[in-house]
Amino acid sequence: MSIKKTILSGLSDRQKEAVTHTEGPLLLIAGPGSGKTRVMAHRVAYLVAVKKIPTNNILAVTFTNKAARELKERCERLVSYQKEFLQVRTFHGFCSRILRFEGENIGLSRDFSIFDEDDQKKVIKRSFEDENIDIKQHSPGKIISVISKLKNSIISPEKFSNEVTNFSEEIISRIFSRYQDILLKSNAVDFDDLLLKTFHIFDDNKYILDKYSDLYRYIQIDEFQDTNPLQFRVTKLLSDQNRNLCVVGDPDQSIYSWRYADPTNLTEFKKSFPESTTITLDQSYRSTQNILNAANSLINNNSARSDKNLWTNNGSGGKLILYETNSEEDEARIVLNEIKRLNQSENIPLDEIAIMYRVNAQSRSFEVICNRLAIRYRLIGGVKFYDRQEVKDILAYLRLVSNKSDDTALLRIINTPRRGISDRTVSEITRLAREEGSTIFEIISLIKEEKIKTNLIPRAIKSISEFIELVNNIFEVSNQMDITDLINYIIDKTEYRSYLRRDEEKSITRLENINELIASSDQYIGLDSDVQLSSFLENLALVSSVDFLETGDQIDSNSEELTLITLHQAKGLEYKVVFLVGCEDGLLPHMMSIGDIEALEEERRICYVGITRAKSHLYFSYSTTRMFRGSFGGQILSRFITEIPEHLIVRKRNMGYSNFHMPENSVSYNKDKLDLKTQKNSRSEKLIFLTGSKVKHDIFGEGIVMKNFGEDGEVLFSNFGIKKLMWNYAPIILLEDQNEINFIDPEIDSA
DNA sequence: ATGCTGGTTGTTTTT
DNA sequence: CAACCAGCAT
Repeated sequence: MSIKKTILSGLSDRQKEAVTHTEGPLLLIAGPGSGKTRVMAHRVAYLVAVKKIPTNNILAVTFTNKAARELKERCERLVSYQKEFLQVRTFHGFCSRILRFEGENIGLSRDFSIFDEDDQKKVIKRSFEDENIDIKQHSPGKIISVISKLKNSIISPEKFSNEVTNFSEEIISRIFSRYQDILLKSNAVDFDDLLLKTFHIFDDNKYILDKYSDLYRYIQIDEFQDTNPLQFRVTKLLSDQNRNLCVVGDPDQSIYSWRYADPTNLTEFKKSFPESTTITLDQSYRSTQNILNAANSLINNNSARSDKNLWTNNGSGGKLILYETNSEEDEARIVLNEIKRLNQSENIPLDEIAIMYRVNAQSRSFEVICNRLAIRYRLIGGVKFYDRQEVKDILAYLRLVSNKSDDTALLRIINTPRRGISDRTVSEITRLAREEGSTIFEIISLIKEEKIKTNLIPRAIKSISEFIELVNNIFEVSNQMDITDLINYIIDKTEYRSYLRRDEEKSITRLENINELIASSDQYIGLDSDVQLSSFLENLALVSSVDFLETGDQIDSNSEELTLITLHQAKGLEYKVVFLVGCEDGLLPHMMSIGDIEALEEERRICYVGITRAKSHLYFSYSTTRMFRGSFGGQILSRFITEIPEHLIVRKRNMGYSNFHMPENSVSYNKDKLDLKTQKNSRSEKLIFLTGSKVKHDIFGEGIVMKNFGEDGEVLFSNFGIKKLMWNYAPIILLEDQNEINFIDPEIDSA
């Protein structure tokens, strides 16, 4: 009895109801900040401690790895025994596991590779070559998207080829078949296959389905509004017997329709489980009432919503602030100056502040100004860690060692680092593999042993033979080494580091990335040696950029940092202060969706997600001009902001840093813009300091920039007088941009 | 075999 | 404006 009390203490009546409803299907509609994760964790604890359900009979599925980790941690805090058997996984992670165990039923061996989008594109390109179709007419990305849609609708290549109605579909059909053939030969799956093949295994093998539905007697699915039809069908199969399925979601936060997520799954759920109970959580424990009012009135513009109005006991809070600026850089300056103020004057730690935007490309201007103002930040997403060349190269070696059929991995590294294997040689080998219907690895082995006739020159044969010996050698030692040693071994054997050093500019970052990869493999050393490699690879394939950055942070620092993040990735997170930037028609809502009512409503939900991330301070900003496809365009305030009641927002208009200073300071202004361009490529930041800026010199201390000649200039220091400094070489940082922003209060402006 | 250059291309969100 | 690629020069 006391255990029960402990688990239920501190929960609202509604929350208690959700936690204790364990038998039979439950639909939990949970608004932002309504304590959803808490309820889910307590529900699991309730199942274990009160209902005495063994932990291994419980399966909790989330959308992201981060959510999975969070939920698992919270459950583990509440559950006292056998917590290691709790299954908390992402959909993809769960399916991958099923396939490792049961994949042999469908011709998939345990060591299958998981292909990411990059790999997929290469396979698509190869498919076009195999089919002798000119790829120039088609974009691989589009084809992948179509194939993905087909897979999510459970349409096989064979079925699709029978339904073809026009020439373009005919081509897609042929490519689809080839693509799937190559994957099968490579003993590989793509992300959709993880779900699709799991579905087929359950659907076709009653005894396997029985085994797992008997095991997972209690199933809990998070972010249900983001599941696609395929995921729902897997879920239905698994819980059809026991019907102890709890799905948690919020239709207003459905933002993944482009990945074929289907929010009508929520209503489908009611149809499939007519005996289900629905509980709605709409009390927010996160945001102020002003923020919730803004969110409510925005989302009310969407059609066909069930009425759900967020409310809170947190009090109304301050008003929301809208910054109107004249350029992208001004926007970044103003936002970051305010962040600096919040941090220094109001003592708000940087890690409680986030800048959120619609598209990744928007992060650039903020990064540049962050560097200039010496604000530490972490960029979530963007160029993903595991997407970097050097990381992918090393992973390709590991993949090939783990799965010799992985042609895509092989082709990536056959001549990386350079070992004298030409493109011509590679295409000859690929051609042979296609003709013989075997893998490239097999073909090269045959060539080496002179068991197959080729028109390759002896030198080429020698090169590829050495390559095969290298791979075989790595393979042999792989069983006797920890994963970390194995990676080091590969790097040594291939002389990968000296290969990187040839590009002086980029080598430092790249070597760092390699070291980080090695460091990240460390946590697998405890595992059995035969699963170290495969679980390392699997986790890397299924882990998102968000997750990776997090683990990376734990290793190297605990210093606080500002977060830069897309609105999509921000779902599920919360910050004390949120800056929703780029609130412009064409950006939010995105151009692609204007004119399409359904797409527009999804954009509105994206905006809604952003707003509801904020606990106490919410800022919007937009710029009246923005660089787009190489030319400047005029922008207008996002229609979504005008849907928020005016009395909730304080507008602050910036008179324009750029316009003010261009005439008297045009040199530095232009230099400044140049800076913005070069920033991205080189790690060494070129600093140009504008006159009037406050700077800090390692030796001379604080000073004010008096003159700026571009490359160099003069700075006045209180104790050392005027000094001439080269901006690129002097040990200085910018304390305060000279741009002391000129705001005009709306009242004064109109007066 | 490798590296450079100039022309062409596409542009949202990601497990 | 970028990233990418094909074709050319080394």
